[in-house]
Amino acid sequence: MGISERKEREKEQRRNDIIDAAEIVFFEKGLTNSTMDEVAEEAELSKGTLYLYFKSKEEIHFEIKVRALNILKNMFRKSISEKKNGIENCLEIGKAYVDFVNKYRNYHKAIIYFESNDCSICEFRDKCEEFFKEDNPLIFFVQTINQGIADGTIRSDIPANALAQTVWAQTNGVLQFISTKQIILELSGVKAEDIIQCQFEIIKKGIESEGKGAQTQRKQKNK
Amino acid sequence: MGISERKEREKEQRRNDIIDAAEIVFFEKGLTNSTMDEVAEEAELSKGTLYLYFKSKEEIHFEIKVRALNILKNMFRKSISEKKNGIENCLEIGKAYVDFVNKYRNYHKAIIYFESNDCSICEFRDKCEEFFKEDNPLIFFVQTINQGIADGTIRSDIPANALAQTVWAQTNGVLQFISTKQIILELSGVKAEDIIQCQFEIIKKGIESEGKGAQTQRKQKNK
DNA sequence: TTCATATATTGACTGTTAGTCATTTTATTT
DNA sequence: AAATAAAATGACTAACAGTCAATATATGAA
Repeated sequence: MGISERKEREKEQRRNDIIDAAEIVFFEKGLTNSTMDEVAEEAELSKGTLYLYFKSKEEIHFEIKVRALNILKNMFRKSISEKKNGIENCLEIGKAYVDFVNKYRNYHKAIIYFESNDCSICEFRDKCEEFFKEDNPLIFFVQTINQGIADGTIRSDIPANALAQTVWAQTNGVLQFISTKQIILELSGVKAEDIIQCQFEIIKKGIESEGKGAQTQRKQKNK
Repeated sequence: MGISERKEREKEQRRNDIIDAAEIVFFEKGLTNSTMDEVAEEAELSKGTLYLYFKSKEEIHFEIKVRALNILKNMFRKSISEKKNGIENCLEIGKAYVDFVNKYRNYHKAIIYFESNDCSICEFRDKCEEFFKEDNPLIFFVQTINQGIADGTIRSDIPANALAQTVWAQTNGVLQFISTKQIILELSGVKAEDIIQCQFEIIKKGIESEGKGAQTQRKQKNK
């Protein structure tokens, strides 16, 4: 009884082929300027067939966003080291995000799109919810921040979840800014690297435990 | 020769009336689900007339985004006090942004849209550039951070422009997150206020001058 | 192999909507 | 009152997302 399984595989394959084709088209011309006919042609299928695998243009684009988030997630996973402490690992994730943006400009754009869309009212609310429940890039911030709270390198007065979400949101904001507001950088003569450097400085100072650097002094003061 | 001036005023008025109408329609149904016919009807004009005042649907939406940014800018201006020092004023701006989000949900959505769009390749690149040159919300971060660097409350090792842009971008990211990712907050049991609180904590620690709090101790250590 | 059934694919067609432009209406000037 | 200029109209077009009856291909039974 291998036939139905083979068919299942083939269907999955076709789905991926369509997403591949859509990536080529969307990344080339942008979502709005791309037509389903173009995607169909790139996929060497008829338009009707696309709609057997996806219920809308938006759904195809959604799947591209999922791909992007998964790639980012895997880069986060790889950037964490057993040998490093919590805050170091947390900052490594940040660096991994920067690498991601440099390596996958188009996927980053997809993530920007995703992050600026309201999941509560989006067409794929359920898929979003599932994604947030099982695994998404955020969990690595939670994980490393928990590590840092445990090993004393990250402040313990803020719950890990809140801290992780804030850092994640800030990082998204900064990378979105660099990516979409180059004009401001040019006009003010600021380099993208300066912003990234500054971002790390702020996060580091912002999340490190009080002990770090001024620990002994602080203890004396608090007496 | 008051006629041509009056006509000019009337034209400007009409333009604003159209934006007013578009706000009602777009805020009600969202940009994509709104049609120009609906905007025309709300404005009590024909569709053709809309195109005498705006060259596209996107241009009308762009003007709504400009309105949103101007409102935010004015709230920033009002939130700054002569009596406060640099870092206090900078944090006040942050609070003003939170107030803005609570007061003008729809305008905030417009800003999210604006911030996630690449200005370099957008239809209104020139208008964007002009806006960034003359006045936009960012300048108040620059201003208060400069104040803070001067009065010693904000770290001086990072240029004001870079610091301002980073803080602005982070703040955008956090407020965007709260607005579009309520699902994550719900799933993790984190309150929006917690994130905002956390954001302020991080920024404060991240931008305050070394001297703050641990000044005397630091001096001893550095010997 | 041959026919029947199920599954997958097609592309012409439809409905919607952004944007246009020849025509009409309104305001201004002579 | 006529001539001219400016503003507004709405029927029209082109583009495109999404549909569905017709067609093609694959599977299973006899």
